[in-house]
Amino acid sequence: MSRKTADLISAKAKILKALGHPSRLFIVEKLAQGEQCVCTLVELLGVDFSTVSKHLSILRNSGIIEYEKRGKMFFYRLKVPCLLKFIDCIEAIALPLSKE
Amino acid sequence: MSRKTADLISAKAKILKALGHPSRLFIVEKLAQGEQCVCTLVELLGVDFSTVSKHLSILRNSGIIEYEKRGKMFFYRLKVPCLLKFIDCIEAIALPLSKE
DNA sequence: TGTTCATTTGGCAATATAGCCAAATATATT
DNA sequence: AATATATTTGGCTATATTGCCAAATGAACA
Repeated sequence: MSRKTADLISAKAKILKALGHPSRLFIVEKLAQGEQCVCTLVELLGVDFSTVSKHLSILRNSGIIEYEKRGKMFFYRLKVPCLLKFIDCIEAIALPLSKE
Repeated sequence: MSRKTADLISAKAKILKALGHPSRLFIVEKLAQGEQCVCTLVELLGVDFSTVSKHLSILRNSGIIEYEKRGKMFFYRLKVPCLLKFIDCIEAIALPLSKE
């Protein structure tokens, strides 16, 4: 495997890893409905502000989301619309498993 | 968030997490080309047999792959064809990032 | 300019993960 | 039945991740 191929695999794995946490996946699905401020996500997830902030930083770092500041608040949004399609595929796999 | 919704999110995250490791993603992409025996994967990855075996167990456990024994060897294959499509999406995100 | 508010960063303890070696398993073949 | 072969499992250490608290940042607004 060439260096280049290995780098690409790692980059892809990094994105999938970023999505592979319940809170982060929840955030991504929420953002799929439209942009959200950090404070809303904190409320929905019921965890500490700092925890959400770190999850957002992991998602940002993997290139999936971006944000914009307006007034005092930070609005996050999905950067990659094709994510939505594939999450349906994952759901088709996960749905039967989650019922066991 | 209802219990049911939370379970589904967790199940999906588990799948994504399983894919979120370079060796496991490599395995999945290799299997997308057709079934492979464990020994081939060991050789391609260049890590210990036991390590590959554990990666396979994680992938099996997340419902993505299955295997069949023929002769002395175990042949693994993808259980979920729709995975392929979405990996292209991930690649579209990852490609520019991996060049930085 | 000083204060306030939304968010991020640093630091910590608990827990999870990765990968190696050695030992166990299971089944094909002799 | 014994042996060989392919794979899995157990156990270990090193490293990474998670989530909280407290402190820092930085911009908006009084």
